[in-house]
Amino acid sequence: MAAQKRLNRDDVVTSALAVADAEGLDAVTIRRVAQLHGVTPMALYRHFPDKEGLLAAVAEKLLAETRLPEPDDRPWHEQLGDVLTGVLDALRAHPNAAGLLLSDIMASDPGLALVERILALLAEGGHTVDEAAMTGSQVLVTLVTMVISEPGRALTDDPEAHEASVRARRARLLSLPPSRYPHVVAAADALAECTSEEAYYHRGLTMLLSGLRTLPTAPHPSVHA
Amino acid sequence: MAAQKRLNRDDVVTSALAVADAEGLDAVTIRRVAQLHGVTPMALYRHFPDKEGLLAAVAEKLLAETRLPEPDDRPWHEQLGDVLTGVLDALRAHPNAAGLLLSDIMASDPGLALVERILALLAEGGHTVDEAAMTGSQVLVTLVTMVISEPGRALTDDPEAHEASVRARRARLLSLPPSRYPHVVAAADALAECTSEEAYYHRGLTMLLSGLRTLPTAPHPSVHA
DNA sequence: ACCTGAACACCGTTCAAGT
DNA sequence: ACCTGAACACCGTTCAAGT
Repeated sequence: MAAQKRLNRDDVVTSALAVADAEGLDAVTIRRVAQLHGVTPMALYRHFPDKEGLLAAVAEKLLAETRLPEPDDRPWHEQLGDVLTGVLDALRAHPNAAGLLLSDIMASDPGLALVERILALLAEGGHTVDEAAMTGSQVLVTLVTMVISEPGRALTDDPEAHEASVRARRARLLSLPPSRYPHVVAAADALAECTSEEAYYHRGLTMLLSGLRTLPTAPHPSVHA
Repeated sequence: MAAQKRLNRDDVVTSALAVADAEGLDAVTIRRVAQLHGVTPMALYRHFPDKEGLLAAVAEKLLAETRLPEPDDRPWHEQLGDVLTGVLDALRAHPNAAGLLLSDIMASDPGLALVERILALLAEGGHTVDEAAMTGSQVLVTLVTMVISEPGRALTDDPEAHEASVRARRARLLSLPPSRYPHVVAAADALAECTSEEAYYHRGLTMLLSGLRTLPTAPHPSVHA
């Protein structure tokens, strides 16, 4: 990563993301990233207006890694399910950085493309323009929060530290008075850590999609004429 | 706020929340809050272990302001709707601080009470313990993200600055190539700002609740024996 | 065009000291 | 018990200068 002739913008973004993955977003500092490239902090300002710009670039890179399936002839909600699964996979690869997408998804090109795609599918589902706008933004941030608030998700690279924090959380929940928090105590295991990631994300997506389908919409004309 | 004999913990939390409301979470610094109380930064460390502790107290205050309706005999999803509406109202009063609840809702007492209530209602709805744990945490963070990513929500107290940013966002969306982003351009108004908060939140809640109701669950015995 | 070096205005937090 | 004061190790960012 170090000892390059010229500082490469994409490399900088990559190592910023790597730092976030390993130690969390707070560990991503201009000075730290500069050091990783053997360069003065100010050198980064050739490529980014400020720290916010660097983080925005990280967010864009995250979305850019999303593999969006091609449109086909299946019902809109099935296609939407595949699109959201693709986004979810990209986010799950970088849970510490996923929160960056809560700021302004449409600030980047891939973000705009994603929103466009979702709005198009919602329109097929019979949503008006305004309905799709409100709902589309909610759908995306819901994916983000599914990832960043996955029960007991690891905040660092260190598996031992992660295990320890899961145990601590579980012990704390189990030490609560069962008379006051019966359901919390009973669910301590599942609240302290994600017992099944597959079940968690499948359930979250199912809930989201079925919520979307049962949302009242104007009756829509057949799109596939 | 200033010129008190003894530094009051609750007053400190209140002014931290006030700063967040007015200028955003980044403006909340130990030094700034201390100054508001005419006191040295270090004086705050009598009441909070560190800055994280102060922010956790702000998060707790937010939840503590929630008015939870008493349990009654209506179906679980109607009661849940009222609970979530109550939480949503509390969050909407402090959108800049709402994001604090993404960290660890169950760290505070009111957070635990809220989760307990939701788990109880989901159990009534036929969810197993593990299902309720997964779904309950998602429900809460969904409320948070509905608030913090409300389209075009104000980030500062200043209404002029807010108007300006809405116009800028709208103009940017309208300047996009309609051939590439037809739906985004068509929805520019609704994407740049929330045309109707009532519709936005009503729709979000409806989607969430109907998603919950259609989630597959084991058939449940009648609870009201 | 690209990077450096020194400086500035901020942070959170420590430690020892005051009353 | 409660607060101060000075200091430390960090930040992001400015500006002027180097090549």
